[in-house]
Amino acid sequence: MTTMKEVAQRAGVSVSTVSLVLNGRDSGRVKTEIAQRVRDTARALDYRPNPLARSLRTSRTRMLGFVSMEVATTPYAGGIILGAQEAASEAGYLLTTVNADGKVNLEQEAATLHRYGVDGFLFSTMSNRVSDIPESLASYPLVLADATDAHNRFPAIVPDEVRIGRDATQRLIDAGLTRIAYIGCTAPLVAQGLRLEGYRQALEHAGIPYRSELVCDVLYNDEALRTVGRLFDEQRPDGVFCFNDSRAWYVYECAARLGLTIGEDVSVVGVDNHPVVSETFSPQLTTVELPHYEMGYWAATKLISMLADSPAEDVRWPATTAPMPPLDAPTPAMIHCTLIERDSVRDTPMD
Amino acid sequence: MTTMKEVAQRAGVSVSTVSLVLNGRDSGRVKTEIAQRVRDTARALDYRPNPLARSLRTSRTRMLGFVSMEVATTPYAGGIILGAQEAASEAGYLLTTVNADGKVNLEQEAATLHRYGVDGFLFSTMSNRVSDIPESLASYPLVLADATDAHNRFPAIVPDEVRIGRDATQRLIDAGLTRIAYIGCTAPLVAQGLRLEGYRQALEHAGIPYRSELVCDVLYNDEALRTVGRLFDEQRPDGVFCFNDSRAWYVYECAARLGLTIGEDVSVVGVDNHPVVSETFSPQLTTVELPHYEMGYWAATKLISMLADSPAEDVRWPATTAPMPPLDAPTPAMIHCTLIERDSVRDTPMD
DNA sequence: TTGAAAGCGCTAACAT
DNA sequence: ATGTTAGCGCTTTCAA
Repeated sequence: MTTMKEVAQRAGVSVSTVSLVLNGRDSGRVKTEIAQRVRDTARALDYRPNPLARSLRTSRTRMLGFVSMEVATTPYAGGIILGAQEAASEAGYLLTTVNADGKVNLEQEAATLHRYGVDGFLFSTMSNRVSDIPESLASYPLVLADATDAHNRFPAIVPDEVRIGRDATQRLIDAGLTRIAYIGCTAPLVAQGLRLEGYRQALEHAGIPYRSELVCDVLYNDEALRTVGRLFDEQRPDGVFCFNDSRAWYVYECAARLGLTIGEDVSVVGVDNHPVVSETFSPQLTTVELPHYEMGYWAATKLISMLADSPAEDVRWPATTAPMPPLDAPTPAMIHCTLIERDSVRDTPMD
Repeated sequence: MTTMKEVAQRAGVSVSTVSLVLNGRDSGRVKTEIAQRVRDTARALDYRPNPLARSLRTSRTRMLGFVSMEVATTPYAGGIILGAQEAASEAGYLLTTVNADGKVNLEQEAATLHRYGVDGFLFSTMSNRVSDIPESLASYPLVLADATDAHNRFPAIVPDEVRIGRDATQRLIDAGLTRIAYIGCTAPLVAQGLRLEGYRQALEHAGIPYRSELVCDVLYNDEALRTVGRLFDEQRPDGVFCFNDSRAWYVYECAARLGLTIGEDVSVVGVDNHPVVSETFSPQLTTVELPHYEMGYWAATKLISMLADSPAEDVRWPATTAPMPPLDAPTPAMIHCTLIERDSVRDTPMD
């Protein structure tokens, strides 16, 4: 590991000059020629600053803490972490992830990260739950990823659920189907109501009347299977939009029992909440993926911009500037998430 | 943030004394009375050492790097990370995870962690693949989690696949079934052959002849479905051990088509490779979980013990000391993994 | 325009 | 048994 001192010696200048140059603070303070020589020798020696030493001095670590509540256990977490990871990496930040499986634990982990001097925190629940943000994080720069603050005190990146519901339904409409069912979820999730709203919007736009008989909310097990079975027997839908692929499975089971072929007799679109591997369902099930990666990416990007001395003004945060596109626009990639700024709270009540 | 200096002043001693005491190097060097006073004031002031400053001096950071190849995208990763996280946390280490989606990227990320001064690395692939360990990691203390080194140069924690296969099959045998099928995987995974071996062992022990007609390996999609369907039609198994729950799904589909009820007409045990949420399958499918958490936990524990000045000798590494239990022993929790030491290579050829 | 020097919080060799 | 001191590698006044 080459140090600054070595670079200085080799370049025949003092360490302070090297520091100045290598941090880009040399304009009008160091002769251009010398500055160049410093840069050259630094490159020649493959000099890399020691982040620890720098942090000790500046008390800024370029480390980010990713705190998740039980989220690491769940399949979804990976994508969020990965996205955050990538954004951090691009900006020269290091992401350290900790999982908290309880309030006490969270305080501890946060304290540890605090001692290591992280510059800010990302916080993530599972499936965008509304939750009280732990006090131990509240005093830091903080951005939520796939989580909603009950008091809306922090910026958050969440899936654009209405649009997800709209686009999923639109796919079935585009396939020429008319008896489109919605299998929702009885659990109190932010997504449930919003996806249903998207479903209604898409139907309305297509001139298909909304019929409550085609909609049901289920939880799991036999009861879920029976409910879906009844809907199938009575309504014979030709398309189904499922809250997630867990629900999609009940549809599969019912279809198999009735001798219906998925993709021919009935088409299914599910939101990829619990990633059943594509190798299993692949050709039959159309999946709308939740933008986990993107949420992580944008959340980290937002956090980093907050930490910067000069906040980036030219960033086009997802969906804050772009108006919702018209319903008949093509919906190819299906990756939507939204930045919720703290001040916008009154405009967007959440479920 | 209280510093050592403040503690020293308040206790009326010098910083070196404080350092000595607080690092437990005071036996026979500092008067017991003074040592106690130091400890008291430290507690009173809620003093926490600054890890950065310490690291700058000692060049040991108590940070671990968790490097995974594309693993963060996959559902399995979470558990491994979580386990590693917890072990690290318990030992006062910080885990920083990076995902590498390519060789170049890996070099970069490793270099970053290197500059931050991590003490060692954990490396994880997905589904215990045999792979060449990147050179950029090879020069560090390194432990593999759910990964196998082609040249067996590093300690690794991997699932005990034979036992997993044995136990899964045993469950079906215990349920009184005799026509037990194995739905394997054609992909070249370490697990495939070993789980099949476990299946054979369990059958043999129960006095049930192994019949190749009851065994098939499938990949995915229609062909997989057809193959499993044929096996069902021709053999009418009363129990099925599935390589993973992805394969289990084909069994479900076939059973539904034949009007068979899972759990009554045919029992299924699947290995939980791709965690389909339990809320979907819960009562019908018996799942053998892969010990992701445990692998992470033990891998980190192993790494930390390697880093310690005095390696822990009293640790009972999973399965290295314990002999494989007899086949008729109860198999409750089904959590098996193994530590492979570098030297044991010749004893345990893989695949 | 450059360099010397102080100091971030800690550890450890050396004095006392 | 305790204190003094010299750094770890870097940033940042302040002098020159």
